Amino acid sequence: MCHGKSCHHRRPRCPQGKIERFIEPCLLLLLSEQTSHGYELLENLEHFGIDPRCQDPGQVYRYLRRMEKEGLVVSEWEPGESGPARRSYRITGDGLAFLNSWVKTLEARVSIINKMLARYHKNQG
Amino acid sequence: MCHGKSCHHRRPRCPQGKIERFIEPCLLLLLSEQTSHGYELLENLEHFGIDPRCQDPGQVYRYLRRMEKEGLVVSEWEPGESGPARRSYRITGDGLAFLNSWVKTLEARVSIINKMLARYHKNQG
DNA sequence: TCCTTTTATATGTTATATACATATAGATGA
DNA sequence: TCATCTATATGTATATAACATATAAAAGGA
Repeated sequence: MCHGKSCHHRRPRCPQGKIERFIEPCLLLLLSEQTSHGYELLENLEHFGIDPRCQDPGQVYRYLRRMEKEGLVVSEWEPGESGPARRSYRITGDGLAFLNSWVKTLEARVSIINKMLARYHKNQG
Repeated sequence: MCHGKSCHHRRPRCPQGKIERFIEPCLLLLLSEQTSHGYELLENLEHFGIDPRCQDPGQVYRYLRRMEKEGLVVSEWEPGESGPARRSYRITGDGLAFLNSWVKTLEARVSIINKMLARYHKNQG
C-alpha cells in the first residue's frame, strides 16, 4: 500500500462529484461483516471501487474516531499478529441502525442522479 | 416559491450524502435544453427531485456566475416579461463538453454506490 | 547492528463546499 | 402605501475534504 515516508506516489487528482461522507457507510458496512482495524478497512475500501491511492488514510482514522465518539462503533487495542498493535473496531446496534438509514439516503441519491442521467440521454437520443 | 423577506418557511435539515456540486451539471443540462435565468432554473431544479426548499437560492446564482467566469455559460440582461430584469444564461460549447464529462463522472458514482448497496442487500438476504 | 520497508495510528493546516443569513430592487395589485 | 412576488447577489459560519507530516513497533536484509 505504501503510505510510508519513502513513498512518493501522488494520489491522482480526484474529480468533483464525490458523495459527501461516503466512506462512513462503507466503513460501517465492512464492520457489519466483521470487526476490523483502520489499516485493513483502508485496504478493503477498494472493494467499493474507491481507489485506495485516492483515499486519504488520515480521513479513515478520523472517521473511525468520530464514529466511536457518536457510539456507532467501539474499539479496543489488540496486539498485532505481525507488526504493531491495532485498534480493533466493532459495530454497535446504533451503528447498524445508522447504516440502515444511510442506505435509504443513498438509494434516494441514486434515484435522483438516474433521473438526471435519463433526461440527459433522452435529449441525446 | 416564497424566498422573500416575509417567508418564514425553514428549509428542512437536509441529510448527509449529497453529491458534491451536483447542481452544476443539473444547471448545465437545463441550459442545454433552453436559455434561462437564475430564478427559473431554481424552480426547474425541482424536476430532478431536488426539493427547492432544500436548495439555497444564493448557491444557484453563485454557480451561474462562476460557470460564466469559467466560460461554460454566457449571460446578458433581459427585460422581464413581468417583473424585474433577468440575467439570461446560454450554454457554450465548453459548457456542453463539461456537461458530457459530468455525465461520465455521475455514471461512475452511481456504479460505486450501487456496488455498495448490492453488498449491503446481499448481507441482509 | 544499522538501515529500510511495512504495518499501523494520528493530527495539524489549508482549501473547498455547503448552510445560513441578509441586502437590494423593480413590478404588481390590494 | 404597503405587502408580495419576481429576481439577483453577497457576507459569514460551518462542515468536509485535501494535503502534509509525525510517530512508532516489527520485520528483514546488508
